[in-house]
Amino acid sequence: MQPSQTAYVILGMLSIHPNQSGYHIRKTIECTVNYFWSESYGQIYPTLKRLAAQGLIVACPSAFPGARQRREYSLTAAGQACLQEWLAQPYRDHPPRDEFLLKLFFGGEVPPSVSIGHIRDFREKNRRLLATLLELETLAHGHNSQHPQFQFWMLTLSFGLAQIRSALEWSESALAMLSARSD
Amino acid sequence: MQPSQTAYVILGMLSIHPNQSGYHIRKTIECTVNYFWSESYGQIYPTLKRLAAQGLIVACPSAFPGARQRREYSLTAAGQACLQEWLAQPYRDHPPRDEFLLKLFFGGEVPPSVSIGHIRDFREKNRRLLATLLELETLAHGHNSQHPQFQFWMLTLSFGLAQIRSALEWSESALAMLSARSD
DNA sequence: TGACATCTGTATCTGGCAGATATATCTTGG
DNA sequence: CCAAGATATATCTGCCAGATACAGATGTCA
Repeated sequence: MQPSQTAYVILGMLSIHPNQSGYHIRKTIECTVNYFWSESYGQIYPTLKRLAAQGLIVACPSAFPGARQRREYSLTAAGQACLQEWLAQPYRDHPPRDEFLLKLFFGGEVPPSVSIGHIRDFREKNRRLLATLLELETLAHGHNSQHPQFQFWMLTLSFGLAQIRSALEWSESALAMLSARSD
Repeated sequence: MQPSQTAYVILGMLSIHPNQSGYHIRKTIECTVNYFWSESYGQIYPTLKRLAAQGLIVACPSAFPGARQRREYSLTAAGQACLQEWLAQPYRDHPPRDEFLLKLFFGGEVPPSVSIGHIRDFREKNRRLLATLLELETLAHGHNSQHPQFQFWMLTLSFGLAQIRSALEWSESALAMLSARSD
């Protein structure tokens, strides 16, 4: 039985920061790759147990004896090898399900104002996401620019920024088109 | 129990083309919204039964008596109302899981050539997708430009095209950056 | 005519996964 | 000193993709 996608994110995150608990791993995911990846506790905890059973990670007892119950995990050599093997394999992409585009596609079934509302909503969400990513960019430059993975983080970030800016431009033209039609 | 996302795509597709079988619905999805939505038979067939049981669609006996076993479905008034109600509600977006970006994010764990390979692969896939969408655009203009939903199909298509072009531009700059580093 | 492939069509099963929920402890601020 | 929020682990439900199975229809090449 080979690891799930969740397993590889966990291995990857532990390769960057060792000694993370399940809770901590999720937080790390949230504030780094959240714009293209997310994980739920319902996936993380069972996967941590399985990875530990397979010897790809080890649970270290908490460094602070008085601290609350917590299991901190780190990569083993086997875990790192497993991660690297996965990284070298071609990625699989399946088209994401985009509910926004789907509702827009069926826009002829409802008054134009409905679709206009969705696009405004979309534009607003993208503006907020743009602000978040720009903030993330600033933070990353300040804290992590020495980290060996830094250039790769910047690559994914610049991809996100490009997609968002393209989405924002499209929003404007789409709104212009629908507004002209509904006059 | 409220309908799943699959249910709404089915309702929407039946609102465009009535009298479709489960097989036909999937084909329609494949050659129209495939770049942002997909469905599997494992979802479609059970959902069709449930929608029929709820009275949102009806199974018509096949128009051709001698034809092979097939159930063709059409929207009921309740089904159309259900679709319209869903369309009017705000869309929910959850960030897609993008395995390509994830592998790129962890690129520091493997030689640069691995990431360069992934980006070339990504560029190639986007080029092919661009060609497919341009072809779709031509076909749509020829066949369906009179259809009332046409402008909405063009909106989703132009969004896809914008995203792909932005992705292709990013690919070039990313390859340039990584190549410069690995020299 | 016969063999083989491909398309049409319906159906089920497994396991990945999100989101909700439950529970308990620690920390911080009012 | 108490309430709210953060930390931390765990489980359950139901959606969903992908694989697999089965079978009738159609086409095609020899």
